[in-house]
This record gives sequence, structure tokens and C-alpha cells, in this order.
Amino acid sequence: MLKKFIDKESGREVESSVMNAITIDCVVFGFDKGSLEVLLIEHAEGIRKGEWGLPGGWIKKSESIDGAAHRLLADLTGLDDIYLEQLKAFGSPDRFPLGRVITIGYYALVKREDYNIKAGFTASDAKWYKIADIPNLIYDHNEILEFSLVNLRNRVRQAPIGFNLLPEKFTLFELMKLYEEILAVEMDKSNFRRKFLRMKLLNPLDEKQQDVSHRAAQLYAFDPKIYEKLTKKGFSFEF
Amino acid sequence: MLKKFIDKESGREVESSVMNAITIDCVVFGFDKGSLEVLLIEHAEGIRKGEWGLPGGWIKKSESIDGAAHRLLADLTGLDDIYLEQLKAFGSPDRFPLGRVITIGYYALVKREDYNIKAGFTASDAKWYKIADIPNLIYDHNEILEFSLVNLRNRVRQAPIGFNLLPEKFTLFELMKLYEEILAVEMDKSNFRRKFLRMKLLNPLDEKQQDVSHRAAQLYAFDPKIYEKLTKKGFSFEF
DNA sequence: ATACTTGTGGTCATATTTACCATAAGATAA
DNA sequence: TTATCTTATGGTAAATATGACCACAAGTAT
Repeated sequence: MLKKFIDKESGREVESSVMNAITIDCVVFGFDKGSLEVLLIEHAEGIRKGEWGLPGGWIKKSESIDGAAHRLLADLTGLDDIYLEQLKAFGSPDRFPLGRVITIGYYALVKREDYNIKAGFTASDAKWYKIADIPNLIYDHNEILEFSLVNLRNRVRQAPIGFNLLPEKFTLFELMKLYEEILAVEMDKSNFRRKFLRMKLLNPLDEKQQDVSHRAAQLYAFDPKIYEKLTKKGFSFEF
Repeated sequence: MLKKFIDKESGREVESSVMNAITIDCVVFGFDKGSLEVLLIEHAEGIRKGEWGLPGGWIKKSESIDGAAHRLLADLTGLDDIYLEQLKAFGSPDRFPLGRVITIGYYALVKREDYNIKAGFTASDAKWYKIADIPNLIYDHNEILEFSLVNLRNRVRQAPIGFNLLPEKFTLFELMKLYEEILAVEMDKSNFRRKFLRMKLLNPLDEKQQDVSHRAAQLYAFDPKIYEKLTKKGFSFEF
């Protein structure tokens, strides 16, 4: 019952049982007005035309899988040069209706202000959805999304990656709100401040918030060197 | 320059640019006499006959990737019903000399006492190697091993997974030695005890060590319920 | 009995966390 | 202008956790 392919060049048979189609699917997180959001695209072609799903596509033979993820995201949404990390391979035999397709999930954290999403390639539309408003997605994409959300909640406590969702300059309060939103907890402003400042990860800037109707807060940027160090040696943020 | 395959049944051409061979490679950790070890196999056939590498092989179309990992490990080494977790997909275009092969890495933690390793299938030998004595391995297997070691060091501080390397019943001292070995640090007996017991993860048994030439230590087993809870809500073991 | 080894329980000084409170620094409304 | 509101920021005290170390217990080996 094994299907066989013939290699056109060599003429030799190749057992299809070990040949698999591999795709990439990306869960792109953004943070806007206090809400965690995910970038979804509407498929412009293929068997699921018109339906929403995660941005993704085929891996080419000549590229690394990280490279494929970056290429696909750029093609489909215009996102370029972003924080992207491999999540997990999903390979249930029946996850794709037309045959066995294994997909490698990636998740990305982007600063919303830096990008204008533009649907491209095989995507007819691309939009940010609030986590609470995710529609039914194609294939097992809801499952992949759920997995990446759990992963994000874990990662954000174990590595200083939250900044990738915030603008270059941010206040401690905004950072705290980000953690509160992702982890679905409430925190104490004062304790959060002390805890975070103690690890020297943030550099205070010579700037304050503008155009706010209350006392303007100090702006901070994160320190890439300490970031590097903490990422290597481990980071633990307890609540 | 794209290679094409012909589907024997339908007669249609399939672009080989999206067809990839996918394998599984497993890093199996064990712990014996105070040393962290890895299970390697000697290949009995194929282009790398006689060389050592990680146990692994092709994924079949009809099985999940987790299923493939379990099957391969059972076939090659006799290991069955073990703690196995997906690590990462490795997909550098040139990692495999005969063409593009993507491999999905898994790591496993096994209780050495429970298994007798027996080489099988396409493995002519299977042996435990101490971490410090790993030879040169085929393909990028040294790289995969190194990655999984870093991963293990991180995971062991963030989830209560160390028990999977120990016998059912163990002493606090043995547990500490395990942590010391994996993390390459020295710890204080007394403080380790206090810290670990406080989280109620361990159930003291009505048994003591046997046949030791010193005061016999209390034996413990871990509590699966608390284990479950800690795994979900997060676990942090600082040193 | 003595020495030796590991287990187990403690102390104490120090550091961290938590739950608050108080004041500062603006903006806005009366 | 003054009062009031909101958020920022800095503090305090009690509870908890940590790290270094000690002392005795409970066995084995000589």
C-alpha cells in the first residue's frame, strides 16, 4: 500500500512513506492598547480560500527552516527583521485533509508601532485579532495558537522577551500592564518597579511621557547587553 | 533546477522543492553512579555504517511524530514507555550530505535501572556514554546533543522533571547529586533538603536505604499530583 | 570503644517579598 | 487660583526565604 515516487533524474523509485510535505506556521503576537493580539491572514487561494489561519507556507529545499519562517512572514504580512522562535513541530497524521503534512510552528513578538501589516502573496487580508476574539481557523491552527499562548506565558517568566512587544521607549507601568495581560494576573505597581529595576535590565532615559493627563512617567529602554546576559544565565520572574 | 517527482498512481508531477525527508533523532539521558549519560547507537547500515550517532530514523506517513519517536526508540534500543519531549527541528539545508533532510529532535529521560538496552533494527550496538566522553557523531548530532544539554539544564530548573532520571525510590542526597551533576554546581545538603521538602513534592516512604555503609537515609517518591500541579503553574528552582 | 561517614535538624545573620502607606508631580475642573 | 483627581515614585514593617554553618544522630568499619 506504500505509494512510490519516481525521481525523474535518476529514474529510481523513492518510497513516499518517508517523504513528507513540511510547512511553517507562525503565531505572531502583538500588544496594542493593553490587549494581546495575534496576526491572522485570510487565504487567497488553495482549498481553504476565504478562511482565516496562521500565516505560513511551504519550506523550500534550499533554505533553513528559520529562514523559511522569516521569508514567509515577510511575504505574507510585510513583517521583517523580528523576534522569531521555533515552537514545536505538529505532525498528527490527519491534521491536513489532503495528505500528510507536518508543520513547524514559530512564534514571533512584534512591536506594533514599527510595522504596517500588508497582506501579500497568497493572503487576501491580514488582521490583528484580540486573543479573546479568535475565530475558527483552518486545519489545527487553533490548537497551534493555544499551544503558543501557553508557551508565551511560560517563556515570558523565564526570559526577558516581553520588550519585543513594546515600543522602543516605554514606562514601567506599560511593562507591568503587558505582564498582567499575558499572565492574566494583577500586580502591585510599587513592587513591580522595585523588582524589575533591581535587575538593571532597564536604562532610564532622559525623557518622560508626553501628552498624558497626569504626572508624566519616566521612560525606559531595555539594555541589550544585560538582556543578553540574562537570557544566557537564566531569568526568573515570579509573581 | 527544481527536481520533480512523478506520483506513480496519478501520474502527476510533484515539485520536489516542497517534499522533504523527515527524520527523528532522540537524545536519551540516563543517570548512573553520579554521572549523566547519553545513549548512542552504532549504525549497522546506510552510508554511515559503523559510526556512532543518536538513535533515530524516518517518520512514516501514518504515524504522529511523537509516535514515531517512541517507535524508533523501542526498535533501536528496547526503551519503552518513557518520558519523551520534543526539542526542536533542525533543518539546515546542508546538515545531511545526500540531500535535504529535516530532523526533529527529541529528548528522553530514563530510569537506568528499569531498562536493559539492547541494540536492534539498524543498530549494531547501543551504549551509554558519559557526557564528558562523547565521541564525534554523524551529521550534526553533536550539535543536537549540545542543544539538548543546554535545554535540559534550563528545563530541570523550571519543571520538576529530574525524577524521570532516578529510580522510583530515592534519597534526598541522590536527588541533590543529580541536580549538582546536571547543573555543574555544588549545593548545601541541609539547604537543599529544606528547599525541596517545602514544596511538598516528595512523599516520604516507610523505608530506608539498604546495604549502605553509613546511616541509612530516608527514601522518598515524588507525588504525581503535586508534580502535575507544579508543572502547570510553573516551578522554579534557583541556586 | 573509637573513628568515620552520611543523615537530619537546627541557628542566625542577611536578603527578598508582600502588603501597604505617603508624598510628589503633574493635569483638570470649579 | 484653589481644590481635586490621577498616576508616579519612594518608602516601611512584617513575614518569608536564603546561605553559611554547626551539632548531634545513627549507622558502619576497625
